[in-house]
Amino acid sequence: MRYWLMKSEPDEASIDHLAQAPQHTLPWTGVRNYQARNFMRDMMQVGDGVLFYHSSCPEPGIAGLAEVSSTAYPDPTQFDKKSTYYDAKSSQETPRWLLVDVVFKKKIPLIPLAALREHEELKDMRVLARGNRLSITPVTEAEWRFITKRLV
DNA sequence: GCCAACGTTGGC
DNA sequence: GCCAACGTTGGC
Repeated sequence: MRYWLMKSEPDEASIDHLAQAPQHTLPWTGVRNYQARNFMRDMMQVGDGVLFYHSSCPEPGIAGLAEVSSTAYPDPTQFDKKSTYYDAKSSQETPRWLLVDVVFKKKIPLIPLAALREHEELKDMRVLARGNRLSITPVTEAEWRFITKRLV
């Protein structure tokens, strides 16, 4: 059992989109970074906790709680020529990009990025590290507990 | 729109 | 294998 922070641009997939999706579930399409892919492929298990983070928007921050609900499987958008996530270098036989399904748990009052930075307990969070651009980062159990018990 | 930081590409 | 150039992310 692990914990993760997963970034999504709310224009594309917000916490509300997740809540309203069929089975309250969305496939986490579009990851095109090897480190993030490897987290999904090698580390994620069904039931892992997810902090759903809104990025590249007026109010970046944690917008809800979710859960990993599948193991990794090929991201279909890499094969779709019409998709912005299409990857000509990938093939059905050896898919380059994987994803997991994520299921909605709870919408929360937004915890802004600036608020996360105020807490000593969270100072080592990967997502807060200088220059971090990874769209999926591990969250420690202590960080998860602090956020879900104290900030939600 | 700016720009720091980082990942990827490709020439050598 | 190095590394400069380029592209992308994402907060501000």
